[in-house]
Amino acid sequence: MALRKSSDERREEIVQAVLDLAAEHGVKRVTTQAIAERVGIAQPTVFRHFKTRDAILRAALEWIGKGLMTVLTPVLAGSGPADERLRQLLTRQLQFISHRKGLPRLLFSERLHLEDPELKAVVRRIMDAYTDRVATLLREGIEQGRFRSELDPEETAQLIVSLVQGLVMRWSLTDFTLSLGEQGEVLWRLLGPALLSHGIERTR
Amino acid sequence: MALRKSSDERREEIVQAVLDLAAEHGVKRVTTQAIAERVGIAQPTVFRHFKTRDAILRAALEWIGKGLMTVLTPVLAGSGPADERLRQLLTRQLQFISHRKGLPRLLFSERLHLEDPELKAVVRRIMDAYTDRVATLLREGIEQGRFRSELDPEETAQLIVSLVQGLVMRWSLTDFTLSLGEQGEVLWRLLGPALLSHGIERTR
DNA sequence: AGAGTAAGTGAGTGATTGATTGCTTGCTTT
DNA sequence: AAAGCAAGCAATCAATCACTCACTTACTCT
Repeated sequence: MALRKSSDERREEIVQAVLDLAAEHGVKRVTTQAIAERVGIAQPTVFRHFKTRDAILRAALEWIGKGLMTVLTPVLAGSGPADERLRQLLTRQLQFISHRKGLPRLLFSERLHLEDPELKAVVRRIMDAYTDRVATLLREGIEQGRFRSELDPEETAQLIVSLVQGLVMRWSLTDFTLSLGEQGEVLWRLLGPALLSHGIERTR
Repeated sequence: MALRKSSDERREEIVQAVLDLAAEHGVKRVTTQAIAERVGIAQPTVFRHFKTRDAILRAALEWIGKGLMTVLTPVLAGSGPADERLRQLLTRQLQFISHRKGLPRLLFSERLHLEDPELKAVVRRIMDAYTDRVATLLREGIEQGRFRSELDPEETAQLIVSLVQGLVMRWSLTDFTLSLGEQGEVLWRLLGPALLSHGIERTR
């Protein structure tokens, strides 16, 4: 009666179930039972495909990290004005996150930061990689003369990432009623004047 | 043998224990058993002083919220240049948080956002109150001609709060190795140019 | 001193949940 | 078609935890 699927397929289904469930109810309620029900298998069967629950969460995070980088690489590979590209980077990032509500739930779950050090490492790796990309963009912009030369690229990149993080956090806290897509423009209205060298955005 | 203390005293002790434990191990491990051990009473006794565990967490959050506002009111009540006061506000806020590691753990715990709606309301109330104060400061600064007149006070205040939140989040994620105190200045190096009307910070 | 009140406790309960085990069943390969 | 393997399941375990209960003990007030 029960359909047989390959472990690869099941793993994919399980990861998707985790993201959906996390978005709906938070990581805490992503029990192996809930996962099994969503996928349509018995609870113990979940452990056929992943050794532990944490391994499942890790896989979900990595799945998202990969997707994020895929979205961002084209922007980073471009060669236009750095300010335009940074703006695009932030917009796309927010857009990407905006239809993956499971991400903030995973990112901000304490099970993630406090229980499994390996999970924490995964998070940090993703964040550091992202910060690096932003810093590079900032450096390019400074060389192009479009960003203020006094800017410290690393320091500023960290702040920008923190800002995005804070926004995502707020979005998650307000049950996703905030439109994350629009926040891209809002964000730029503050960041533009802070970064641009010639007050381009300051004309009235 | 066991010392008797008034319920008020015990409640205070319990709240402090919660903050300490949360700072050390995260909210998830703040079990009633752990609280009891830290305070030096039996586990059931905890329920003499609070009806439920969530009530304990709520009390801890409110304790912090009260403390935060106490720290900030003097700055808000002042009448100097708004930019100076905003700078001070942010510095003091970060300073205050920097020796209350339990706060981010509570704020970012999902038990808090997802389980108990009342707890969530407490968080949101604190955040909204804070955002309001910042917006007011921004409005004053715009009237004083020190902040750019194009600024939308509410929108900008939300971004600033998000930025602080992101920083605190990062600080918590990196196991508090980041010096939150120093981040005040770093923060201002980005915010100054973004807010100030006359490019005061832009001289080379 | 004696009664009333409130803090304190040991023992236990029920609910949840991650993980294990022993067995069955379906797919693939030769 | 038979063997081998991987996916699937029912039943169950072991651990964790918030919370309850019946009872004791200390302080306070008259």
